[in-house]
Amino acid sequence: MENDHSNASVYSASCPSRAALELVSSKWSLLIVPFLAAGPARNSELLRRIGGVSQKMLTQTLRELQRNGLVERIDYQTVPPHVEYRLSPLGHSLSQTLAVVDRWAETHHADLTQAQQRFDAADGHAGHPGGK
Amino acid sequence: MENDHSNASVYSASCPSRAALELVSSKWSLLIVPFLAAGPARNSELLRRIGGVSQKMLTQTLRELQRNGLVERIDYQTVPPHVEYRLSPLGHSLSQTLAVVDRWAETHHADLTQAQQRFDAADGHAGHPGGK
DNA sequence: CTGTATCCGTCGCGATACTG
DNA sequence: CAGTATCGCGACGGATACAG
Repeated sequence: MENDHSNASVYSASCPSRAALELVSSKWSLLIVPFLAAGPARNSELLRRIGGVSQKMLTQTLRELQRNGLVERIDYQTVPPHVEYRLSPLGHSLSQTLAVVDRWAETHHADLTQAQQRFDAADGHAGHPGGK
Repeated sequence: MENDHSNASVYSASCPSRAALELVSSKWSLLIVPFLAAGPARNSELLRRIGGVSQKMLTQTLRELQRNGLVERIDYQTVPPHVEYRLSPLGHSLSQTLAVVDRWAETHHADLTQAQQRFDAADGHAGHPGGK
């Protein structure tokens, strides 16, 4: 049965796991989900702590995460408004995975930068010369 | 010193680790790098095995990975051409991390789909009704 | 404070054609 | 086989203004 995705593979373009992968690995999910692992947070706090995110992208990403059952939105129905976002159990399992990716980037970014410099220096005629 | 990134944080938009994170978590890197963990592969094989990738994106991603020291390109200088791509040691360390993300997606994609259906059903007036 | 709506430029990326 | 070059559209996402 071609619709049995019990043996899902991200290498198949049509497999639903591919869509899941893209949601989960989107630029802001990669930061928001691990951040929420430390505890619930409000919109304004996320806006401040997730460097570079715009209100639009923050809301858009949170909505998508909520829609997929990774984040829960708690509205305290007060005025002024007070809304909190927190990870669901599924979200927590994901955050552990994504946090590893974040830490890999933080640990090895210097290696990448070094490699870039060597690569760009090796052929000054082609590719992306860092400088103008 | 504000240029000391020894305590790198992806949460800072200006930290180099952010750029590293985005390279490493790009749509095709997430598939190519773990795929290469199984062994070196040729251009045509990657094109066949990585579902949905175009020649353009494949080359572009491989170049960027090579530039950052994650992938090595071996040209056998034969005719017809024979080129292999393989992971560097740094690339291998990354592949282990990314493979976990891939497997998370494969394992939990059904949960996400279920959550979507519940979410979309819960408010038929707003949001993204799946069907047109 | 927590969003939503609209405008609009950038560029990611597929399609296609050509090369060694 | 393994790419490169070019065109063109569609979306991604920032800026701004408005709302409960």
